[in-house]
Amino acid sequence: MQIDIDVLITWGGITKKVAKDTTIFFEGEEARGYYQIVSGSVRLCNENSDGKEFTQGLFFEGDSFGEPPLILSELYPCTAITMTDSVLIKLSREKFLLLMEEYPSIEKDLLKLFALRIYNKSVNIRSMMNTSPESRIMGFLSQYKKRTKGSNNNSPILIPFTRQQIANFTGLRVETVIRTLLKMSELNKVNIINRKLFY
Amino acid sequence: MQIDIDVLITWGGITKKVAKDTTIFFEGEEARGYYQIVSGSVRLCNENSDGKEFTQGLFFEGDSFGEPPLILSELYPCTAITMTDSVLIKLSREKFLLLMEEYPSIEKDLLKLFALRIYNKSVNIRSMMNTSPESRIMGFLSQYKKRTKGSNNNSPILIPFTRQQIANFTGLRVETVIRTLLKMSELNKVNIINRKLFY
DNA sequence: CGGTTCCTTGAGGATGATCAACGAGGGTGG
DNA sequence: CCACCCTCGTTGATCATCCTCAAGGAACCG
Repeated sequence: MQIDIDVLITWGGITKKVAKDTTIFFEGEEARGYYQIVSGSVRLCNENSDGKEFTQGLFFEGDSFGEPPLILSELYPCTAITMTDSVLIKLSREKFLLLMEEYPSIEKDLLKLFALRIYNKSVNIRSMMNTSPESRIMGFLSQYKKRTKGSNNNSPILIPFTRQQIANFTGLRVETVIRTLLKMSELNKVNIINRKLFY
Repeated sequence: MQIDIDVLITWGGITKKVAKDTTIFFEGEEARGYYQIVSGSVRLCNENSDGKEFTQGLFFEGDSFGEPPLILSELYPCTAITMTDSVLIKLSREKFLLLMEEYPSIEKDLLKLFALRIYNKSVNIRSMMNTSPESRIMGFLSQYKKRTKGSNNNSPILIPFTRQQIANFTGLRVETVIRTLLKMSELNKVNIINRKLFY
């Protein structure tokens, strides 16, 4: 989404600097407010029983996150953690609901945003479920590139994630990610220069 | 969701009887209209390159489906197929958008529906990604039961799906589903009576 | 009955996970 | 400037598990 920051502040939104790897909310907590990223990045994730982490979604500058439980008055199904030093703006649940009443266009935007999330999830779940490690990774890479560069830019971009982060997102193990990326670079599907990954 | 059927008809919705296993729309087609199930059931699915099917979602009486691409003016990411003889009601894109303008409450409902879909997807993706066959199947069963019976009913219900359908939904193979269900029934996590599955 | 669909079982193979090291690079403090 | 540490990347060997392939059995329906 992206509500204008001035509007958020006018309505009582509070900005906050947050260090890397800070937890914003925990899985199982009640949804307390609307969060939007002024700068930085956030991941939503679950911790598996065996301590392995699975990343459900990535969010960057301008993105909001954690709205569905807020609207449903549900508990958060994920934990939110900053991936870099970030500045977030938070608006309390009550104020957010008032704001939506006041500006129906926000509701419309949110509807489109949700539609897009469902749509993207559907596209991605396809590459993630039960298919080869390669197509899982490709799904992740193309999704990231699409979001970053817009739809059709063919020049490779640097993928700013560690192998471990890619593993967490694809549900694979680090070693598998490494070996698969190696194969993919041999086939020129990705480039690896100095251990940096380009796609 | 669930828009009142009389309202849909008043606005130009057309009901249609459809036999089992009929394709309502194909993956890659433009979204042409709003669909709601009067009776029967529908699945959204993808066909893998190797001919294997993956089921993305199940929809039953009263449910609408395929709205996100409609709102985004996108192509359908899935194919929709009836799972039983069904009666569907369809409203053209233009009329649906007009209807939404006229009744803001529909927009609100849709927003909540989308929020719920995202929320449920998030809960489920957790049990589906990279975990054991058992937890995948459990995820499927509990989701189905929750939708059918409401939240907390402990009495087992008949699961009206074939092993193959469960396999398509969980991304497993039929044989794995069968063997896993057998193990689960030995542990009393499910009941199998006369090849019928209860949970 | 005969056909169709679904369920079941067994054997074998492929592949990703696991475990255990080690290497490379970047930052920090002495 | 060097030694150390810490994170991240990499490699190899072994293992567990799910998929694959093949065959047959049970239930249902005309």
